[in-house]
Amino acid sequence: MARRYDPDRRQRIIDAAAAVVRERGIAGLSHRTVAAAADVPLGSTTYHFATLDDLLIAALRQINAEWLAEVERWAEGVDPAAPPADELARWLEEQFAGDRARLELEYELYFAALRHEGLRPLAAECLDEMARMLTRLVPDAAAARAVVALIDGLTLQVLLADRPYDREGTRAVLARIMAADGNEDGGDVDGGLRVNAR
Amino acid sequence: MARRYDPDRRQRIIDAAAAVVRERGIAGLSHRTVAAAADVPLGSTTYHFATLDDLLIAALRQINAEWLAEVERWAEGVDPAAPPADELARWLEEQFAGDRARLELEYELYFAALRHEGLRPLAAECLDEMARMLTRLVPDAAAARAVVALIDGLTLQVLLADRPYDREGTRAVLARIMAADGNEDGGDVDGGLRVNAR
Amino acid sequence: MARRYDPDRRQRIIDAAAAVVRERGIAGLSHRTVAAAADVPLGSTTYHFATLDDLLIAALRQINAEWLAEVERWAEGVDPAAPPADELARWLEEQFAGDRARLELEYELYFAALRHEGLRPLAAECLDEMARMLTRLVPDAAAARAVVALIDGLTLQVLLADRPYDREGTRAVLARIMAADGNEDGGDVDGGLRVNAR
Amino acid sequence: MARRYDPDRRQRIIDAAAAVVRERGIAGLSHRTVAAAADVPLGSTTYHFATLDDLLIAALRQINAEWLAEVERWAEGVDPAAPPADELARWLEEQFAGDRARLELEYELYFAALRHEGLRPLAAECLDEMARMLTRLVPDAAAARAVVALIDGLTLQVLLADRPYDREGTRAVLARIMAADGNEDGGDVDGGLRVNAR
DNA sequence: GATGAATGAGAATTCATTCAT
DNA sequence: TATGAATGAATTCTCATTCAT
Repeated sequence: MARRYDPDRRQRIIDAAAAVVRERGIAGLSHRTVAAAADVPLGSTTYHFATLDDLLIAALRQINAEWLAEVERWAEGVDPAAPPADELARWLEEQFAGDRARLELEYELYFAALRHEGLRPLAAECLDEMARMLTRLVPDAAAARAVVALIDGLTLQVLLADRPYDREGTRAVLARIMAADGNEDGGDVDGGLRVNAR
Repeated sequence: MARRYDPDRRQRIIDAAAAVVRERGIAGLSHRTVAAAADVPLGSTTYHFATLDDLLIAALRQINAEWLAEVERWAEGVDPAAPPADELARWLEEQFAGDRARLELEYELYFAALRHEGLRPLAAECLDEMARMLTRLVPDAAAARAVVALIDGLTLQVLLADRPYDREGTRAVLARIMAADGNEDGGDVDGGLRVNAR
Repeated sequence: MARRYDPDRRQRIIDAAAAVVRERGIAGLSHRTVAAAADVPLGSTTYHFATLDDLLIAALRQINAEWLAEVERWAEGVDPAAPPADELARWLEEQFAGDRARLELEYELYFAALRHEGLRPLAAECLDEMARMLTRLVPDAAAARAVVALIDGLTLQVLLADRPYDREGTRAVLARIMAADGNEDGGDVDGGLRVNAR
Repeated sequence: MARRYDPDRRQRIIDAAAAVVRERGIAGLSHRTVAAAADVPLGSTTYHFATLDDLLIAALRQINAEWLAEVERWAEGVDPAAPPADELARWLEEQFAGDRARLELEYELYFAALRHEGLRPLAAECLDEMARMLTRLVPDAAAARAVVALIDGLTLQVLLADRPYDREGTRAVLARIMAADGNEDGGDVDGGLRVNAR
């Protein structure tokens, strides 16, 4: 290897690691795979990242940032006058129609964070950011978190159960959740919910 | 060791595998760890399960069945007259107050299924079963799936973000979702809920 | 490698490990060096010995046993009528004139045991055995241990300081130590020591 | 880091190396550990010490000097009128009751010197110095060397065999050894000691 | 049928040293 | 001169799987 001087090598390694995770999942990340993907000697990866965890965190941080930036771009482009439930339901449809790998990636972070304390802050930050972005569209923070939860849960179902996405149904549920009065029975006193609520 | 005649060895191996997954996660599963946990020679695990994947699937199937049975026990014990949102919110509180490892386990299955095609049916079955059980409490299948989604998403948030569980908020959102009259703003009195709630 | 069936492979690995330690010292022991010396695949060494420590202990145990057997042969051949100090001093001379590597080996065990708890029992056993064997020649166990200590200390000096062995001086000191009456000034009250003691 | 002008950096590195050896043994010494302990960039350690061996020797030299200085302080403080065997036996007791790590350190030098030619002079010097210091207390150089040997051997036994230190027994043996009249059975009053002792 | 042994690939790290800046 | 980066060899250990018995 005649490549002795190489600034941004660190970044190149991160990029390679992100690519590996994207293609083979977190489980596919190893010093070897990253070194190969970055076209860098094995020792170089351990030089820049003392442990594989450090590298994993760096890679996921980058993946996450990209994802969040994209969500933000979308959220900012939403017409404030349009019914947010419609917008969200349509956006989800696009997501599900798109690259499955992209979605998998996001959830891999969540699940990895379950067993891996070091990733917890990253996952938490991601969840919080999602909720923050959604506050433009929903009445309050609590609703935003609920919407995030619903989205995450629905995504799981789509990814795992190969069930087709039901845009209209999703829209309806979202609309309920986002109903702004903080009164779960939707604002006026009706009998239907009273039954439920008793 | 000298245990040559040993029916149920296969089952013992599965039990041991489930125990290993419970304690160390899916990543901790290997022929060696299982053999040690089952107090069985190494070759025995490969004899009864041609590949490690077979063993993993068997173990997860068992873990899953136990989990679903428990959920079912709970669902059947719910007072049909009580507001289902209250019941669900309280049940979730118990789950979150209990053993974190138990919950992690469930989500580990989802995680694995993301990248591991062979586990997909198991995960799908689990999600479907959850929805099926909830249909006792909610107006229709769509609402049940939405509730499952919300639960899964909330669980992720609790597990990952160390945020305390908000029972009242959750109850409110659940109540909204379950007000499944097809009118998302819940504004009129309809019979959909009444049926369920009776 | 077409050598699938190979009984005594375990023993061959131990032999190879002992040879490696003999030639390159404990620090030279690695899975690789042993595998090469035993002409065995790398994985084979880790199969038979879960950790390198296990292998090291097995090798040292063997080396030790050989050494102790040799000492025992000598001890049993000593003329009981001859002055033991003479015999010991002569034996030491032979040792020092012989293979330096052989002696180094013995002391490497001692020193390795200093930092390595797992080797402690082996080293202790070796010291104890030496003392036990010498009890044929010395008045009591305490004297035997003192003789062992003296021998060990002298050996260090010979090995480390390249100082020639002084057989007559050693004989004299040994004779003193072995003087049997348990009275350190040799039995009668004399002025010699008193002078010293001033 | 920003410490560009830094005289005594060399010495700081030595100090750090000595500290590393003290805490983790010779095997724990590496450029990295030293650099970290000295809070100095990695390259700095290789700049000041061409090879790791150079650094090791410097560290051991320092450790040794400290140890010998301490022994000397003790030796000079010994009451010349008191029986030297008593003093020595008591001093040993203090050593053994004290910090085990301190003793281990000293023997680690011996260990390393066995296989490492470059350390031989250091170890030899240490042994010689010990003997020299003891000549204040014992009749002659030969006796001093014998006492050093006995001490070293006993120390090994205490460190390795976890056997409690027997002060009285040790005192007795020391007294015998120091009764250096050349008459090994010490049985008659002769002038040998008187000469020495004057 | 059952199992201890075998094996080769791969895992994460650590490291002494060299070198471009 | 000083140093951060680079590197390739070596470290221990784990493992899924195969196979001879």
